[in-house]
Amino acid sequence: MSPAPARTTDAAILAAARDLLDEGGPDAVTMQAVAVRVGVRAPSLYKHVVSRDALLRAVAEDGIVEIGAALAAVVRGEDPASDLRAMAHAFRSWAHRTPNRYRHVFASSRAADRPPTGLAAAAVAPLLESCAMLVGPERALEAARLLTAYVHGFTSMELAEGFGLGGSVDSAFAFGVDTLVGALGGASERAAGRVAGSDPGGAAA
Amino acid sequence: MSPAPARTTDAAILAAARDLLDEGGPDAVTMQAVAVRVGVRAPSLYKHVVSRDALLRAVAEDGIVEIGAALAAVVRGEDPASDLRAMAHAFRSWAHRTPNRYRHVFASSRAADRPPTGLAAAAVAPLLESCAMLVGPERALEAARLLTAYVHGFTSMELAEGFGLGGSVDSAFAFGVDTLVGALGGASERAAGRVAGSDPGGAAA
DNA sequence: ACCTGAACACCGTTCAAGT
DNA sequence: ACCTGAACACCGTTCAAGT
Repeated sequence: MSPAPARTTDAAILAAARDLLDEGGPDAVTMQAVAVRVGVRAPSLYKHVVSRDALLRAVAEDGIVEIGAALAAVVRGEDPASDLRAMAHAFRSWAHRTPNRYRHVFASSRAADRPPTGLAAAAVAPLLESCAMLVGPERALEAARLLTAYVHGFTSMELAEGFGLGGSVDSAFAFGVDTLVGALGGASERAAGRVAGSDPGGAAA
Repeated sequence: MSPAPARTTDAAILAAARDLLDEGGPDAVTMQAVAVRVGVRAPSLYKHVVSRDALLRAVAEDGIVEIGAALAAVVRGEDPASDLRAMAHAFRSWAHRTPNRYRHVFASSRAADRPPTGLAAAAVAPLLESCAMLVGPERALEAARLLTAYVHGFTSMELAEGFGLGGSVDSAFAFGVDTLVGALGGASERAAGRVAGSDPGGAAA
């Protein structure tokens, strides 16, 4: 009945590709290398994966989910401003832990069949929620976009050593996050007469 | 005396690689394709270029210089705030014109022998100058870093269709730029008691 | 001094054949 | 139903040989 039982798994193949990417960048994730890791010959992978590109796309989508989990893990739900700061630092910390995968996640999405944007939307859900609490639901989107653009841009240039300016990078990042979150909260309070946050407890780190 | 005159040029090879990258992305710039464009066989390229990686690196460095020129071209030197806004839009416009090269420029700089950071420093020189005029020389660096991070982050996510949120993208970008430039200028005036800009002429677009 | 054909190692992928 | 060896097309790169 089962002439040739499966000697590997879709999940094992995905994990092998993910690890190879983390360790050596995109060039290191060859079908041969993946096959060796899961204990199989390269052609057998095509029973589990349609192509190398599709495999790399799956790794990228998995990375998006991981980032979303990392963001959701640090929200405390007390003060939106401190939650936003925490998410910004969690995001950058994830990128520092797995720089190759971070680059890959944001470099993907070629023109050819786009990755489901639903995943990305789910990943930024906690961010949007905190932004809604800070600036109100009608301005949540632009606030999230401003913060995400800054955090990703800073991290991306940091990993690329781009525009290699001197100075302390950690404090520069924190300065930018504090400035943006403060500007968003302050502008919102001024514009809409709202007071951000309900619990005045000292959750601000 | 000249048994085999050069049938191509370093510059022609660089231009061919640049055009192929613009048209079809990194995968399209094969040594074979470059050779066809310059009218030569693939092995001959190695008399002009040490490797495909080196050629792609040269394309990236050339792109950095191009971006720097695009930034420098829009400064008018009257109002630093409006110059910064103009540079932000010029940067994004360059990315829209050549998205493949933009991605490549910011994706390069692998761990292996880094590109000369001097090029990047020269490219952002006009930005730093306007920032110095706006917030003072001692805060110019962090202001430039904040703006660059936002502009690059926004553009990068836009090209990747990352976190595909709805809404008008053009006005969202302009809103972010105006907010940041305004916050930097305002904060500077408040903190240091300075008045930004010397000519109050209406150069603000 | 540069160009060329032939060759090498490596890659992604296909496929008929095994079990 | 999955795995395998062999094969194909393609890639970057090397090199002896041409002129």
